[in-house]
Amino acid sequence: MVAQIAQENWIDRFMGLSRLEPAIKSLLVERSNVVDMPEGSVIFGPGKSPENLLLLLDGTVRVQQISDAGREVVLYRVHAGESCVLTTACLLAYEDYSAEGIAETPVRAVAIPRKVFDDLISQSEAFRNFVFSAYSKRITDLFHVIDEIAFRRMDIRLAQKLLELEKDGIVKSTHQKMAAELGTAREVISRQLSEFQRRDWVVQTRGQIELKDPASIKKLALTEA
Amino acid sequence: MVAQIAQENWIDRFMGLSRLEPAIKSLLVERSNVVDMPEGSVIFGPGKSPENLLLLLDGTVRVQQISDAGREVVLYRVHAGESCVLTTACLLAYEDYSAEGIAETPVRAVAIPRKVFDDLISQSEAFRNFVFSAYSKRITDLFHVIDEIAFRRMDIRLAQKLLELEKDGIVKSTHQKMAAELGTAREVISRQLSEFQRRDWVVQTRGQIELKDPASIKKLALTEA
DNA sequence: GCACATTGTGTGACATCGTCACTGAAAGAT
DNA sequence: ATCTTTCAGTGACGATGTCACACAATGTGC
Repeated sequence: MVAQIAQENWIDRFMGLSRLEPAIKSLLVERSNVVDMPEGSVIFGPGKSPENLLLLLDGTVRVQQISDAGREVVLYRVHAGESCVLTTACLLAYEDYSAEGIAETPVRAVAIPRKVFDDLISQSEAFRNFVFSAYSKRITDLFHVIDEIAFRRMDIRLAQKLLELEKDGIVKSTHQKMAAELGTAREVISRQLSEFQRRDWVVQTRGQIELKDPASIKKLALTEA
Repeated sequence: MVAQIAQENWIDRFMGLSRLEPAIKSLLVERSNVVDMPEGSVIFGPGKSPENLLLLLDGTVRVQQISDAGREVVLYRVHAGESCVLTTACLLAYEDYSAEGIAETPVRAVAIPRKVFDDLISQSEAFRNFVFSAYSKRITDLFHVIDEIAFRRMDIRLAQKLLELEKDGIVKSTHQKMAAELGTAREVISRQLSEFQRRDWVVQTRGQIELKDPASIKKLALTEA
């Protein structure tokens, strides 16, 4: 699990950590491990509370809520250069979440053990700022999700999501997964995508959506009301 | 602003703070202030970032999101014995929220200045646990809100809200405010309440809803699907 | 009292979204 | 090639959101 990159100076990849006091930096590097996890790994989940704070070097982690009724909503993603701070709350405290984190790609991350995290928080003001800033961003994200689900029209949100998930003009996802992204039902996605296809904005094939007219999609995505 | 209760041992009102190291306890008591705020005060909001971490002794604070379109959603409430930790993220970090906190009742709270908060976090493991536990709870709340908005039926959610806000069988609130509680439109609330009234579950008067048959309301509120 | 503005509520028509019950197509498994 | 599993399409319908109103209740100024 311990990769050779460990000696490298990965700290600079994290905005906010570069300001750490030199002694803290070396403590952090010495007492953390760089780990690799394959795509699809469950990083944390109900009954599987994380033992480490993760700082992502490569890949993305999808954090999603699992509803009672078996439905899912994607809450947010952690990208390279970001940390999975919400796990710390889970890590140090309280009940377990009904949320889980899944590696969407192969993931390389710095794992900071619980004890080291506690020491760092205790000793470094810069580290505290890093952690609380990250919290702040995540919470703002959650507020945003609530707003979108409550008030935004589906077609606009779908357009946004397509642009967000697109890679070289292709979105690799099933209708079911897109529905989870937006907290809605599969049929709703199917209908909206059919409409987009009718307008020649996209071409659908099984498990994949090709964006043919990103300009129009973007125009819809930017609609105010 | 400084009330005489300051000398009192308010610490024991907070589960999690009683475990604080004695030295930390006295530091906390000495360097924080007990403040009173009238009903309706804006505790924090866009462009008004809080300078203190608040621990509520009495009253409740409503935290709500203000949407672009002028619509509101109530995110959660802070009750006596709880802390308004999410403000710390705001307090130490990042951009400002689009959320605001409003005193729903006259509020008495312990205000811990930013610097003291930082010192406490640094010096006391028990305090760290307190803070991160509180975070954990709030975040779980937010996850719950997302779930409710995305998947629960309106009548069930309204029934739950009525029971939550009821006091002596009366809910003092307009349809508009109930709509904000549930992240929906006023008309939807009006219609649902009309239906409840038709069933003799409630009696409506201007700005007030009287629960006539709480048992039936509760039964609906507990509906699974 | 009355005229008036403000705020809260009721309602019909219609668009959008969610749910249910299906059908059939596409890809992988044997 | 046949079977199985996963994905996608669809019509019907109920629930919810939006719009455009009308009207009722309260407060204000006179």
